[in-house]
Amino acid sequence: MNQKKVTIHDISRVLGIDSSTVSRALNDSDRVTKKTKELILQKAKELGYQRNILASNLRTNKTQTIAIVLPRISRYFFATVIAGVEQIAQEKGYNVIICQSFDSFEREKKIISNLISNRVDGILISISMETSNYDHLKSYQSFKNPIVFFDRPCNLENCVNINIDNFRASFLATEHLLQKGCKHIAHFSGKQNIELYKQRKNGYLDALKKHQIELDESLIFESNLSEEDGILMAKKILANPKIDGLYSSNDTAAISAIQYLKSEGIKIPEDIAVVGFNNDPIAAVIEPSLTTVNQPAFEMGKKASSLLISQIEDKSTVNQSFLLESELIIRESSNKK
Amino acid sequence: MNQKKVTIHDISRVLGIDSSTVSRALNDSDRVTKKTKELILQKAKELGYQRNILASNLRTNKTQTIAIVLPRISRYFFATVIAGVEQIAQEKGYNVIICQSFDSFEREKKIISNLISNRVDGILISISMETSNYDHLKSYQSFKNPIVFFDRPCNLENCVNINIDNFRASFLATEHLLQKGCKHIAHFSGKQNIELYKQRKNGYLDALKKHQIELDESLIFESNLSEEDGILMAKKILANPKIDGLYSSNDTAAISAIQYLKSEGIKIPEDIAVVGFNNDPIAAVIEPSLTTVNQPAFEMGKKASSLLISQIEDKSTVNQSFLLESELIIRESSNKK
DNA sequence: CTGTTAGCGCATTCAC
DNA sequence: GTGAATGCGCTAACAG
Repeated sequence: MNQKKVTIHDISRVLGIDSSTVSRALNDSDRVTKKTKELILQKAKELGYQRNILASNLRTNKTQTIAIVLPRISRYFFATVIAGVEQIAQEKGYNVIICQSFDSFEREKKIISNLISNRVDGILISISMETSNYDHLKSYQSFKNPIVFFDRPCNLENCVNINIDNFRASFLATEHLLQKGCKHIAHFSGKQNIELYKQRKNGYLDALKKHQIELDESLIFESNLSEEDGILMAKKILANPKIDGLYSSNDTAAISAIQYLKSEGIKIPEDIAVVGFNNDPIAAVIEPSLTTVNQPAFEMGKKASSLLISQIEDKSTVNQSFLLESELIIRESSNKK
Repeated sequence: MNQKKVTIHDISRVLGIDSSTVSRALNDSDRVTKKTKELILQKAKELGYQRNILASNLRTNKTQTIAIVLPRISRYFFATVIAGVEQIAQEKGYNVIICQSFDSFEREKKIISNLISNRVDGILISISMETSNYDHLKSYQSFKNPIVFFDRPCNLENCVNINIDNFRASFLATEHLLQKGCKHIAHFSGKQNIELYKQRKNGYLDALKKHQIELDESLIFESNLSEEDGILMAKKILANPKIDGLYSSNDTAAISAIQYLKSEGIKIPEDIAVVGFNNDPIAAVIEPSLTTVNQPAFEMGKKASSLLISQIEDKSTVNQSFLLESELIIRESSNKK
């Protein structure tokens, strides 16, 4: 096994053509004769030439790499976004670095600082729940590199935002429950300092208002929407027999709540109809009748990366926001027994 | 916001000290006086110097980066391994690149080729299900860079393997069911060309043999262990009323099978006791009584990366295998109603 | 269209 | 212990 290190100079020497021409040919420049280009490419292949990206990076001060920073990859939604990002990135010849903040501001700052050191050409980010100061992102921007926010909105200047229309999705989800005849719909809400959860709560409130249902504050439960929270909230639901519907702002809490309710003899959806924000296929396994708000995660990833890359390539930075529609998936109850 | 580009030469000029000394000081070389070192570090901080990693990489032909290649990050097991890898890597000053093969050999080959181009210093890999040819990995090895296999064994030369003791874990899992009184234990098995699934099946077989239970081939179901497979196999279990136990070689199939069985009125674990290979916390939510083989994913990630990094740093490549113990988690049934 | 020249920023010989 | 000199491999400006 030979430790290859064929350089453009090797090709240059063998062919008697200057290395700069070799470089141009290898970069498919149009300032090289088709003939010599073919000659060079042929010889390059023959010698097993592989471009030294490190040298190229240093020279151009670009890395052909973008980073995606998000809370955690184990969540199906984020994993799917990543798949979309990678597809576009690969098509356009970019590498993708995946970074997990675990919703910690400190980790997020370290990550950004590391991405600056490593000269990534652009960043896609879903900011951590703790993030309210954007100096680390501004310092990345000072290198004239673009940032695209996805999933979690952020109003930093000169950035693109890509989100789903949380308000509308929540409105339709709640309206669906109302149309099924629910009169007392509980809402699992996230912390209201997070813009996204605020939007979702607003959609819920607006649907009630439109259908002239009086708001009952005691039906709104605010938490971190963890599995434990789901069980705690399920107990509160059991304590209030009026409740006949549940709209959960996130699937994790909804799933564990459903499990708990079922173990207590509650029938889903007959006794309590549930709609949850969701992308994880596991939900359909747990409760086949569950109606879910399906977020276009893959599309979001594709959109986000293609916008980021086009910004990298024409250095245009503008404030722009995109709202993607989500889809309400209504499954027929399949527990026929 | 200033586009920083302070170099060692800037520091050199301001201080009247040669740039090579500055470089040495910045690398904490012991061939420079403590005094001048302090002076330089102080001035570096003052000027906001940040090492240009691109240049450093080119010069040293190292990147301080390792890659982890695995089928998919959305599986909880792999996500947890990654967390372990990242912890060690961060401690030792390495970056981690995460790559998903989606169990495709073609994608895996492209990934390795890309990692070669990007000069990563070492690779951690759980090979794709389709991989049976190792030329791509050999070509990575030809650059004298180490490879560590985790989770899925591979007998490539000069490599380290880190796996859990699948045979023993399966043996204990099956024995647990036997001790609970099961007489007819079904086994969800993976494809037998995968070493890992072979080992798990062997553990099942050996436990039966030890307890003098006659092997019934019709109780062994071989599949890809997907959700759909789980439901198909659950139907087969229903068709065979003798079955009173199930040992599943992987959690995905077990979870959907349990769901289906429960929807058909089967009680878990009273009618059929189940043990599944598992790390995903969702399983406990779905079936709180489920006994699971808990793989030490985080430990595996830490072990794998620390071995890889030590190989990178002392260039020692030896054949070594490590077996980690897994833990059988027996939960008391909590559906008391 | 091709060759000449000149670095990108750093780390590492070799002198002293 | 420090400075001077060199080049990692590639690309880009400038000629011609």
